[in-house]
Amino acid sequence: MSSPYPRFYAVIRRIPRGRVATYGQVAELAGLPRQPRLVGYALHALPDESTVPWHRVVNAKGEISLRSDPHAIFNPQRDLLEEEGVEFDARGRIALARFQWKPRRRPSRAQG
DNA sequence: CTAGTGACTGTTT
DNA sequence: AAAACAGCCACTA
Repeated sequence: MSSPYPRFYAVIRRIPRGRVATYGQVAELAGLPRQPRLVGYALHALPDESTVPWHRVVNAKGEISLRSDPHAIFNPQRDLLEEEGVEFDARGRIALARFQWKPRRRPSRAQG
């Protein structure tokens, strides 16, 4: 695929329950560092029937990024995360120090 | 082909 | 801490 979208989706699927990842993190894991915008663009193109846990992707500040549509602020992203155990600050931010997904070097044969 | 936009990020003020 | 700038690339007109 010329488009990196499927790559982003594959990475996002690796985000475990109760953890979150930043756009930049997803981009880097997908092999496209410096392209966090494309991740957001990819999520924008996600169909509703997609099983990609897009709600586990937040911005570098640990906040939920608002979409283009102002009436889309009522998205279930926060509720979905809270159900997984992710806590939000009074300012609506997530403590990335505690909830950011720390992927490991995909051990193919050894080391772990 | 050019120009504008965007679920972002890092550096500088 | 918040705001302003610049960088990056895919998509749309």
